[in-house]
Amino acid sequence: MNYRQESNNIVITNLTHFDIDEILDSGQCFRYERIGEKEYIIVAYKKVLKVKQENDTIILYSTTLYEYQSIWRKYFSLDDDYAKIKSILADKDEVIREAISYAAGVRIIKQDLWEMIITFILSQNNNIKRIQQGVKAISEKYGEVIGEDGDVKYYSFPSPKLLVKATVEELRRLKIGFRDKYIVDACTKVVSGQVELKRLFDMPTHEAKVELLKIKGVGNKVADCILLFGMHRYEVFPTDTWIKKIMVSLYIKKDVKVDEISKFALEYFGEYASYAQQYLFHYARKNRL
DNA sequence: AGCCAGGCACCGC
DNA sequence: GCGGTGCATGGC
Repeated sequence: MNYRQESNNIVITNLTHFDIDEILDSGQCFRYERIGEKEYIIVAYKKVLKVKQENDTIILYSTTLYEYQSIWRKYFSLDDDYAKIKSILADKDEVIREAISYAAGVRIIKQDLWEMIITFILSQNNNIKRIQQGVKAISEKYGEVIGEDGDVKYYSFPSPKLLVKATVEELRRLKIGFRDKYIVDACTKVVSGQVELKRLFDMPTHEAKVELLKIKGVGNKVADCILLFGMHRYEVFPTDTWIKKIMVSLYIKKDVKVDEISKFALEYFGEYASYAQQYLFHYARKNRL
């Protein structure tokens, strides 16, 4: 992998194990819009990024080296050794080999912790389309304008300070359903300091999880997603309905509880469990297992 | 049309 | 500690 600046753009070349379609459509990112062939607008970290992939070249438009280094490099997990990760996982068995080859360009991207907390609260008992709509509605009502393109405005995801102004009644009008009260609880606990986001990064994963579980609407699975997508704690294995289906049918071969599935997967896949989870999730969802 | 969605809190035992 | 249930809303 190499990168260089070309006028206002950053051009990344020789990037392997990267497919922008698969990355964005893998159920971890909800703020993007397809504008062309392998071409997207992504909103993250108060930035609006146009990105385009041409084979093993990625172009990040209208950005700077500083932004690349401070945001996008981490966001797209460009320092992770996917060749190594895949090779270790592929040695395990035929199932995971199949899942990896099915979506070889999937990556676990690094997004904003606070945004992941709210996003994955929204995700419970919901579908991906409606999660996207919910995040968009919240951003447009409580976020700030961070870019304009003609008459289209782009909004940042609201900080805790901005979102804490929301009431249950207001949120209910955004059609996010029963999750409205959980969002209010998350805002209250974060703004009051009952849950200190900055401290989470210094904590061991299990301690950070205990903190996250203080928030109503954050259970075992949502906490795992937050730890993974917002903090890159790879030693988790979020077990949702899709993962449960694929693990029960292809690995465990009997109906067991989700806790047991996570435990099995963490032992079996070891330190790369979460990467395995991401490949398996994508595979299960696309094949409607 | 009706089942279900990247689950969770809350309730009885 | 466990298992059962209701939940807002709309995608499919």
